[in-house]
Amino acid sequence: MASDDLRATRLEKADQLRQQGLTPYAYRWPITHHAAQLQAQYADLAAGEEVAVDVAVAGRIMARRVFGKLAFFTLQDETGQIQLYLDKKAFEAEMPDDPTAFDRIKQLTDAGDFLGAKGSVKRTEKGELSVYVRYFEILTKALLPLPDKWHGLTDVEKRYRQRYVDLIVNPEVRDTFRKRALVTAAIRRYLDSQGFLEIETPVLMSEAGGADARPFVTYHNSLDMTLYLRIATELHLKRLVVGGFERVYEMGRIFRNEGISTRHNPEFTSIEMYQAYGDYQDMMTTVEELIVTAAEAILPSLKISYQGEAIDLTPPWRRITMHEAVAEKTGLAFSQFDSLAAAKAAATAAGLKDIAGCDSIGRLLNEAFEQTVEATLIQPTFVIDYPVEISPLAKPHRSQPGLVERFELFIVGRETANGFSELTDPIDQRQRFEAQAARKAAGDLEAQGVDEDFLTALEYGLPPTVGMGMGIDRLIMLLCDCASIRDVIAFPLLKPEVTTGESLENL
RNA sequence: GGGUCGCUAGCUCAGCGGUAGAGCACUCGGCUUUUAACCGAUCGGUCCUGGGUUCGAAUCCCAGGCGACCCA
Repeated sequence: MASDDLRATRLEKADQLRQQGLTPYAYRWPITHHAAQLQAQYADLAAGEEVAVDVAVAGRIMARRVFGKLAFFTLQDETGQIQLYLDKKAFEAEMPDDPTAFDRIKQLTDAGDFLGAKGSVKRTEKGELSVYVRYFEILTKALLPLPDKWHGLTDVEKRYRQRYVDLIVNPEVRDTFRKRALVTAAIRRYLDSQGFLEIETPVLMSEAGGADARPFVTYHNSLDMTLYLRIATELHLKRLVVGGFERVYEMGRIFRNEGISTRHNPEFTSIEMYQAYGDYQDMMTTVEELIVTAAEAILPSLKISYQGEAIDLTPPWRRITMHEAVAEKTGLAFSQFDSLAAAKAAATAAGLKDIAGCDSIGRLLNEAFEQTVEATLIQPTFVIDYPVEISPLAKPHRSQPGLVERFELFIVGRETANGFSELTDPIDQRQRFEAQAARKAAGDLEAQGVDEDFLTALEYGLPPTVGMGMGIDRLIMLLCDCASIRDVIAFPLLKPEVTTGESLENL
């Protein structure tokens, strides 16, 4: 039967309800119990036993097993499922002024409808805990059918495009988003307990900054100006530290105009945090505590599995300098090179590819790191002390010329967090901005211009500060063992699917 | 950006050059202990789109759309 016919049948049923003086779209149905509560409370009830209590439940009908004068419905609410035991004789006794009650629930309900039911609790002779229904109301008539009750919805594209259907029929999807909420709540609780204040900063900016990324461009009509969606929260949060807030953070949406993959969605959630009077060594410890707190919110152990790989999140985590890590894999001691040409020759001899574009030893070191080390860092590892060329906002290393006090955390070969002792010297910061601006002028679409107001803020004085940023979506992927970022984003970005002429007219 | 795979009924899938199929769902009939309920009978199609080859295309070819995965 075509979907229009299925829909027409259900519209007809809704009309029949109206003809009986009932609404197919009810207003309220107070419940006394959720499914999981009943399952827990009556876990020990023996088969065939009934408890003379009055309970009220509500949920979506997921399955109907209808006999002549008896029916079993599977009702699903947010917590789980409970069976409804529907007995014609019970309705005749309990709803005597409504003689069509049993016929109504048998004839006019479908899988997908929302139903409210009241009755006692009974475990059937076959052992299924049930609500023995004495009264019910159809709360919302669904017009579209649910996917196959056995196979469910497996088409990946449909699951993303119609996440509401995915959520109805795939419990593990509901579970992922429940866990995501638990993790973000635990992170906020932890930071709040450490004296951090969450302050929201602008999404719309006249100049994007704080990261290397292409921004989205938008437009303000009455101001007649181009605006950019933020690519980081960094520069505003540091302004707040200038203003006197010693510990601030923001967990929020960031927008980067880049490709889409299993690890990239154009809008994603980041957390950035800044702590005055601390340095990057302090922050690494905080990151360990933060991620352990997040993991403990949803997992029984810090020994976890990601896509079949065993990961141990028990701190402390290994800390290794970028120079050491690269030397370990390539045998190259980058600090020994006194010219870029010599470094490139050695790198090529060591088998590195596509290094022609590297215009400094620091960038070459980073390239060597990405090619040889990054993917091998499976267990949590802090890589520290980065080249200044790729770290325009980080403070120079207190003892290593050419390096900055920066760390990146890698887990399963992926960058998970990035932090550094913040650059607080406004003159140095201006020079680094100008170097970035020169790259932008030369055509680097990911480079950003000079943020004059941020420099002014620095001239008023930023105390010694450490900052850290982390991608929340990727953290959830790790903790929930999800292979794709789309599995942890409720409504991932997809291209519109409609292409036929008729449908385009309706857009 | 490149490669591989996929798109057929509401859902899950088969069919791979000769009249478009199955299971579930839906509709009708039967049924008071089912849980993928069962038994019987119906109903249901832009085979992603557009070209091409062919007597004949869901099937072969070309182009495009959307998606998945891998690589950069």
